Amino acid sequence: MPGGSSSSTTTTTSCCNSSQTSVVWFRRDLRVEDNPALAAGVRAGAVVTVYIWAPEEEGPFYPGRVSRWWLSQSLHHLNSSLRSLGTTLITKRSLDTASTLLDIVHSTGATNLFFNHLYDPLSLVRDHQLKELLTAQGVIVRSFNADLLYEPWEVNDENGHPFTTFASFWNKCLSMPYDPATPLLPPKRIVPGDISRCPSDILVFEDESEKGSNALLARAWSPGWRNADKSLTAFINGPLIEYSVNRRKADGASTSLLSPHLHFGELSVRKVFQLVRMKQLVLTNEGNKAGEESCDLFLKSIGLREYSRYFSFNHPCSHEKPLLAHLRFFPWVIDEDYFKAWRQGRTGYPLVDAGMRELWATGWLHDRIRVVVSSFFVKVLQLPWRWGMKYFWDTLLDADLESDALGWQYISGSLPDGRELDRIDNPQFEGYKFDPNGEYVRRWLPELARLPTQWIHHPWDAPESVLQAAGVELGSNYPLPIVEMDAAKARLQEALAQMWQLEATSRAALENGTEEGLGDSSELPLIDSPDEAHMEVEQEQFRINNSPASGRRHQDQMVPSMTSSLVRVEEEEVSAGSGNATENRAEVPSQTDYEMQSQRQTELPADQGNATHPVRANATQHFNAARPDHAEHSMGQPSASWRERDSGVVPVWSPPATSSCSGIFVTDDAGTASSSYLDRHPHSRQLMNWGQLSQTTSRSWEVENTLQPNAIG
DNA sequence: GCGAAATTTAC
DNA sequence: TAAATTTCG
Repeated sequence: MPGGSSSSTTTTTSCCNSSQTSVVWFRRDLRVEDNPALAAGVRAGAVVTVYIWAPEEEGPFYPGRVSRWWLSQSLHHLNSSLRSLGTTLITKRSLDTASTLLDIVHSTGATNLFFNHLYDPLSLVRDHQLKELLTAQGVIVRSFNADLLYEPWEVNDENGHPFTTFASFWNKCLSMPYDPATPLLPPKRIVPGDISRCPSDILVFEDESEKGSNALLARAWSPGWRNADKSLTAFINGPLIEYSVNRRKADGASTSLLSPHLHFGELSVRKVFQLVRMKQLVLTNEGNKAGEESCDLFLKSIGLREYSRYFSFNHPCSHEKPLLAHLRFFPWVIDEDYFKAWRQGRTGYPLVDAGMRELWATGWLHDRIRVVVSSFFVKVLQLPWRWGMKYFWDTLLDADLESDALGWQYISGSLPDGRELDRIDNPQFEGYKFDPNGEYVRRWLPELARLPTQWIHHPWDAPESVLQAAGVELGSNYPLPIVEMDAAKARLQEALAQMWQLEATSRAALENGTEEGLGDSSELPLIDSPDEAHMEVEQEQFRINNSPASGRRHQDQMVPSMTSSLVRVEEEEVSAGSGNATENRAEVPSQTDYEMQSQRQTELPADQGNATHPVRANATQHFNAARPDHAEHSMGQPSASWRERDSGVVPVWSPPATSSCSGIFVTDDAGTASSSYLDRHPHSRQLMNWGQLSQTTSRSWEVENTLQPNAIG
């Protein structure tokens, strides 16, 4: 092996002298294969690999039990890989990632910090600030794309604007003029840096009460990048070929089950993409039409993941705010009993209940069933979608902020190409679609196991004799429907009418000039279709953003914020000569530098900034404008989390200091607009006034659900 | 080969 | 739900 390693160092011509030590900071890129940050560290000389556990920085998105279990396993796995390559993963418990990194850099004598990009709202902000800070301290900071086929800023329409619908986005990805970067091989050997003065902390990811449940997870899942790789190969050689036929079945057998691996970056999407494409070529040559189509469909689901990052990057508050402005006026039903019934799988709709019980028992749900249960949550129960999103976050093994935000916005009618707001799905019909023989329901709802298929998805219609024979006593051992579908439809219509009315009132208030310096609102297009409504969001924010100098509006919009990270990239490109394509791609988005932005806008010529910087003005604009403007934000809960009141558990969304949308955005305009609106419509406070609800940790799910039959194994 | 009916599928 | 596509007579 020494021969191999020396050749790998000599073939890689490097700008950097080989005595340098680099800190490689692992996050959600827990693999040694196709890991550009690690590769850069190896190329530069000695490497210190580090993982920092700072969950407090995640604000309300402290990882749930199953997620933490996966993480701990995956880190263990990564560490053994790194050990076999010659180094050890340093683990640190931290309350402040930036200062911990700085400590590590100092105690190891490192000169470089390398890491891979993340695109969730919290990381965008944190990484940017951290980069500024460490750079100011003289550390050379570089970051890379390890998570996506293309960086969000690479994919634009013919006018250079980001896409706002998935199909157009994905078509563009598939027809880019250049291919995604070729996956990098794992390093053959890692020269360890000096870590003698940089001890690891022991990271604790589970407490005693969680150990039992976690032990069950290990029976079904094998975290870690090598296992991920095996799963990928197994999938490509097996279920992938039948994917187009089987993907609609409610049980997971036909899906790839790769999402947790992908979430933690154990698997490179670029490798997935490459291998699937190669398989597709083979299938095409064999004339296997269905197999070829299967590959397209599977890649499309990879595309959705890709799109979720794109969406998060361009709309960084998507985890907190509906993209379409009118959704803010939807009168959500604040009902903790509904919420509890949904969580426990006791809604009286078998498909929904089966899904919720599977989710609880295994941390897993088929994509279709996720749509069913979340659609039921939003349209039938009319609970606030962010409650559901938070519950998914706490319970899904592959909980992923970007994907979940996209999914819930899609379900709640918040996307231009999402489901229509007024469309209500009937779980009974969907049951026969996704689980035609009722096997899925019977597996997760043993109390209905003996019910004939004819009635399995609508037991309330079954004759008494049938129910008796099946041992089902509705309202006793299985609930009656929590809401009748007809009632749900009627209530949804009412709610929508109310929403549009409130929206119109609010608009009128805005147009009456209660806001100073908002410019001419007559320029705004009216909201009719979702598409136009979507445009309205952007227009309005744009308008608010640039209100002080409306004459320079267009120019401002096109000017990105200039940051030192950009300057560094350019310098490096010059000094590095012809580096590889991956490295020369744009750096982490720097539009997160909100406070400085207005100053910088005035300092920087528009065309220059636009030409050199990947960040789209659109993103900047959303970062700036999508600031808190609701009652929930003014309720002043210092840290958003879960609160407990009486027996119910309900999420609270007043953002904590670390929240991307509260700490960073300058407060003015938008907030005033809606508080004045709320003054005039006090009853509408109930829309989002979740500050009244009480708080607890997500562990309360564990308590409440211990009563359920545990169906795993 | 044509129009009607059935089926599919949304991110 | 509704548009698009496929199947059927």
